[in-house]
Amino acid sequence: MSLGEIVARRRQSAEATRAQMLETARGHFLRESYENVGLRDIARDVGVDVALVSRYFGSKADLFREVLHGDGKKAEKFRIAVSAEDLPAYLVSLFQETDCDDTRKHTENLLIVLRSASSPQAAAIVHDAIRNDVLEPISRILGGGEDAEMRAGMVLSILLGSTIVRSIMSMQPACAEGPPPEILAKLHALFRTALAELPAHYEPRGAALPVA
Amino acid sequence: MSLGEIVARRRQSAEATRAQMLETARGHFLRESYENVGLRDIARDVGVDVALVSRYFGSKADLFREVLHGDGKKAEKFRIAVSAEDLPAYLVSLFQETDCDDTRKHTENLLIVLRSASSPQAAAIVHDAIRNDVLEPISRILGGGEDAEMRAGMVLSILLGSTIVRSIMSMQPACAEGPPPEILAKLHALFRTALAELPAHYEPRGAALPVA
DNA sequence: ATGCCATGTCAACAGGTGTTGATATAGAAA
DNA sequence: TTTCTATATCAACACCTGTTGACATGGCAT
Repeated sequence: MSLGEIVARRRQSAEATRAQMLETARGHFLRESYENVGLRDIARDVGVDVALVSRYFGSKADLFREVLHGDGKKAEKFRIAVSAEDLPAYLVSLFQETDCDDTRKHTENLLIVLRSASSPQAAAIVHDAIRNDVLEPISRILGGGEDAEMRAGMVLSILLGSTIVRSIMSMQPACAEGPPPEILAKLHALFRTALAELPAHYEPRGAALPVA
Repeated sequence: MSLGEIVARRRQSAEATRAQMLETARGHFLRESYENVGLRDIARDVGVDVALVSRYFGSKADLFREVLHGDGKKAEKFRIAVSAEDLPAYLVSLFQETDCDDTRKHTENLLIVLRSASSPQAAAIVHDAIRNDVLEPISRILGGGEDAEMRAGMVLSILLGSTIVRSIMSMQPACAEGPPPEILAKLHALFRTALAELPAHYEPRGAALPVA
């Protein structure tokens, strides 16, 4: 179909092609890290010259930023609107297939951010996105404070880690339509643990044995 | 000191320079993803021409493989030698600064693998490394079986996620000498949850509210 | 039909990458 | 000292990247 679009490409509104580019770019950043997504790849998929991408978005970084944040006028702040009590269930729901566009987009953004987390060129953008869209909202739900920030960080860890293991390495077999219920249950338990109040003190039960 | 090495560079045994390159490369792959580490960067730090790196290691992929797996003759299999009961404590210990070279190397390998997890050129190598060095050992300790594999995957998720949040985004402030005890306690709890037997069934407590 | 402007193409740039073959040179062996 | 080999350098390769300015061209307004 993208091939069909290439062949059938005619003049159309600039806004339409721009939107097409944005969506295509989104798909690419979803699967490859920042530096591994080439403007030429995007252009080819849309059926357009490379130069047009640079022309419409200014720079690659700007394109990436717009993929994540939206245009700016839309101001897509993913405000999580759940109580602290419902938070674990909400977080688990991020892993389930959904027909809700907002939720899916939220999950996708997480994956995009993750994929480019160690890209020096995209580091600043990614850093901000995580802080604003994940860490702060969760921390606020938890009531703020240093402790809340730490627990939010733990949630983020599980979120990122699971997404890596699930998608970057495609290790859970046959989870085309979302993870099986055992995994969802595990995730729920993990989120509850991460969000729980701190235990008194850490005392390692067994001695930490070195590797052999 | 690396500058000093550059200036003072004299002829020395090939094995020594090779080892120096390997260590320098390790340091780079520890901080940047596969494609963002340039052979020229490594060569410059060692105080040597780029060509020598290619000459000694064959290709960049081979160099990366050797950084992870060792030479092959050394066969650095990180066999975890703890009981299932001590596993959480052991996993937590990976996050603490240690004087044990093996343990630290294990942690470093994890970070390296993580950094290049979404690099298409390194994907195969990374995939194998995780499977052999993390997933399989843990799964075996847990007694094997599909369930064990899933729980091992959860542990991996926490491991990767925490390492990301801790190091790629340097979000826990002032943790130069390992994370504070609260975080260690949290991690311990998380690992115990991840490793625990499955609960009966997943029933979300609260409805999964969409974002606003 | 005639301009004209939005839409898109083309060619080239400057900079970067890993890799290779020919070449230099230091230091040990003769 | 001369010879020779391990060690390292040099120059260049072919390829890829994002970005830019000049150019083409379809379609609408006049």
